[in-house]
Amino acid sequence: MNELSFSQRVKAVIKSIPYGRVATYGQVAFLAGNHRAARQTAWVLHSSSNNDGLPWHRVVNRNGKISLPPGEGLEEQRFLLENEGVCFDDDGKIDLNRFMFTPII
DNA sequence: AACCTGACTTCGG
DNA sequence: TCCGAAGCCAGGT
Repeated sequence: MNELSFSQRVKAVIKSIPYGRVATYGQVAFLAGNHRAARQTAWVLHSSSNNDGLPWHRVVNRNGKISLPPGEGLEEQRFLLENEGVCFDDDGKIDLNRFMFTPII
């Protein structure tokens, strides 16, 4: 009972990403229970009609880069992350070793 | 009602 | 080491 759907769990995981930290799609999927459901994570973010308070800007791809195309939110996401103290290098990449969300397992 | 697609990642050869 | 295919869930057409 009260078995949350995968997407619901994914949302919960994203909500658990702390301020100033980022997580990859695969990581979110892993924390949600399926390390191969990265695509689902992307779907949740793109599909969630209302952001539902999800820190969507804290989710990036495994390269530490923003997957959104320019003009579709890339600038906005980058701005939000920089506002939280996340640094980008010349390639627009985030140093995952410093900013990746690493929950205590 | 069925098929296809998507802010991706991982596994196998 | 590099390349191709599979995997996951839900929504849209």
